[in-house]
Amino acid sequence: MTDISVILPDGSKKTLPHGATAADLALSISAGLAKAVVAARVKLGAKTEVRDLQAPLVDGAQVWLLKLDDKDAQDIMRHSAEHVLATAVCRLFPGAQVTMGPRDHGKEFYYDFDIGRPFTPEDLERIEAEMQKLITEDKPFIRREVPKPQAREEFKQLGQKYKDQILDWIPDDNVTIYQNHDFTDLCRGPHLPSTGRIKAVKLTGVAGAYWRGDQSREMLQRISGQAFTSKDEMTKHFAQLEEAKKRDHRKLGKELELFFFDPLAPASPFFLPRGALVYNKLVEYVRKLYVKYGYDEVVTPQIFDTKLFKTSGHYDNYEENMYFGYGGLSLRKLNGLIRQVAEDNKDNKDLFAKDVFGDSAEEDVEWREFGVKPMNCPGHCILYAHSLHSHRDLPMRIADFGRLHRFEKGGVTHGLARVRTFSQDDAHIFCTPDQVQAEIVSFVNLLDEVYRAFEFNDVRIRLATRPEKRAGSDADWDRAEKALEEALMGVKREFTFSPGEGAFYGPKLEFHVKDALERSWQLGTIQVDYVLPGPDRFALTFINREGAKDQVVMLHRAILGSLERFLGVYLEHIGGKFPAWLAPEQARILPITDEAMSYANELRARLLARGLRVDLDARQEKLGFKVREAQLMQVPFALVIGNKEVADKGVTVRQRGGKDLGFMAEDALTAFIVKECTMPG
RNA sequence: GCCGACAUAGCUCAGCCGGUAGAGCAACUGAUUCGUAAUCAGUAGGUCCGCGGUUCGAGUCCGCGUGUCGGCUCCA
Repeated sequence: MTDISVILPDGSKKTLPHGATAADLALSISAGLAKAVVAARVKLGAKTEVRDLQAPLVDGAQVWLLKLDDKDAQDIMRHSAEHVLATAVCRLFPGAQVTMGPRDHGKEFYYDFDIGRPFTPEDLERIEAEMQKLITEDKPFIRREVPKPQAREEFKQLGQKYKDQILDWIPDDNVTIYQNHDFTDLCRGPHLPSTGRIKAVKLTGVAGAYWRGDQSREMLQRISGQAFTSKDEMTKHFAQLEEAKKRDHRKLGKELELFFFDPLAPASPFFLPRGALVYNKLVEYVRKLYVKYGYDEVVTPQIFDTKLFKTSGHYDNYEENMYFGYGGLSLRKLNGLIRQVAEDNKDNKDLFAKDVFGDSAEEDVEWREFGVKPMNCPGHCILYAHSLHSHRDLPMRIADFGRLHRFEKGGVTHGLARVRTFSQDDAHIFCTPDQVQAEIVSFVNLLDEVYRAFEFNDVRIRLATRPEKRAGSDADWDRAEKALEEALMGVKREFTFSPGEGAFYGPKLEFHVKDALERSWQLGTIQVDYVLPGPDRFALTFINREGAKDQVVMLHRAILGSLERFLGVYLEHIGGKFPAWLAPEQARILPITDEAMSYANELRARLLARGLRVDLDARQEKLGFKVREAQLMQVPFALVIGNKEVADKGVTVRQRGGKDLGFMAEDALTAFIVKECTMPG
């Protein structure tokens, strides 16, 4: 047998006996390294992959030995933790069916099981304790490569029925199997050398999850958890999580008296005066942009004859998410009518062979069915069709803060982020096909400006392309997708593709931002639509240069998206500390004694006259108490007035967070605060 | 919509094996005139989410409903 030689990261070569593994390599360098290394990244030719330490090395390969500080190594650790989890579950629940964990690991690992019943929190504790035991036992992960039929037979012997299905999707003739303790699993690997390399694990939750993510299949039980390279890291992580929970917008909304929910209007926020103030300031900000970017605002109806939604396609495609009603017809009355019909027709056996209220009902004014709008677009199509449009008038950009209602299914709502009633900074741009590109570029610039103003630095852009089920010609789609892509390239923004995730009428750009708990939410969007204005829907046209009618193109777009969702995500982003221009209360005057009260009142009146939102804390409390409350409400400026300030006609300014800005005479103060509270843009 | 958990004073939460409900903060009243994150004392406050069941007796156990939370699915 000839020796092999591998290249180390520093470029040096190392010669090893044939068949040597990465573990051998590590050992040949130092015993300490061998102890710390958990996996190897191997590059051979153009191909780089992460492998087990026990995998034999190949001559000429470049090798990096990975310790747990490496991101790939941590991924492997999480993956191994999944196997330990499954081992524990199989031990504690004989007969448990194991399925699989995630394809790509985030910070968490999870594994889906079927034990014929849900796991209880007590089960979870027992499983975690068992995992701890398995880790302490420090047993190796052993890799085997076997032909597929043999693997099938093995899992059959083990009574694992899901593995059979998983084997069906694997195209290769050979598959790999990993074993640790008495647990065997089909797995592509790689794994840590042994279970003891996992330094700390914590199970974080149990929840239902569908087999293969398909609602029509079995409901499995998903156990999720996290693995750490040290106990310290784990402690730190959960401390951070606690911090993040403090920034939960639902909690902040309550504490800062911004909004609340009531069971009589499920998932529909009530905005209190402070919340409404912020909400309206956001609208005001967007309105200012509309002037700059050439939008006209319109106000359109809330409720439409459902004929509109039949034309737009919502009646067929969005019915489940809509609210419907009839003028003056309550459920109580309807029940009475049904009883009446049944009474009148008690001898008519064929009654229910047709609709109870007959075909004519739909045409009868008394029976007109209405739908509450879930989107503004159908209404805007009516508005566009209301008058004739010349190519000279395009693009026509119409904005609408109309309130939308969507009947979201129970279990999907989430604070302000997913509600049943909301309004968007929504607009539709009607333009000629030639104008699409420029409109998209302009919009992306607009978004850039806005997200920068709100200091969202981590906005992820996704380009959702044509879905399988779609309307419109391929040529239209080519053009629309290209327009979106080129616009992004033009403004040099990074983005990822979401293949097949576009709307049925057109591709879209989605702008996503993460909340405090790392959940991603879509805010802005722009969509290119050739369908709604098309001949089968609203047939919207403009008069071209030749005097003939051409079909117009419709762009759907929103900047902040739903104002409710934006406010929720933004609240978490800033931890409740609104910039002064948005703060519901910009300054609070804190008189120390009653003697300071009359000057405090005068000052407040003068600041209010300058359009500032200033309150006066006239309660008979100590200064420390008032400062504390102003701070808890995140008021940007506390203006302290004692006898000294009364005499000198000014205030001592305390900035939110505790910074002392010292004494300011009234004129200087007014100039300072007015400047601090100026809306951007 | 699916799986699980939870629902007690305005808020945050305790309430054991089923025996007639409690704290802190807030509110109210009074005293205190105070210099940068909580002054003191007193008073009042409850459909224990709703409906039904088991029981001599239910905040507590069971069923159904509603809402919320964590996931899944969905999100034109």
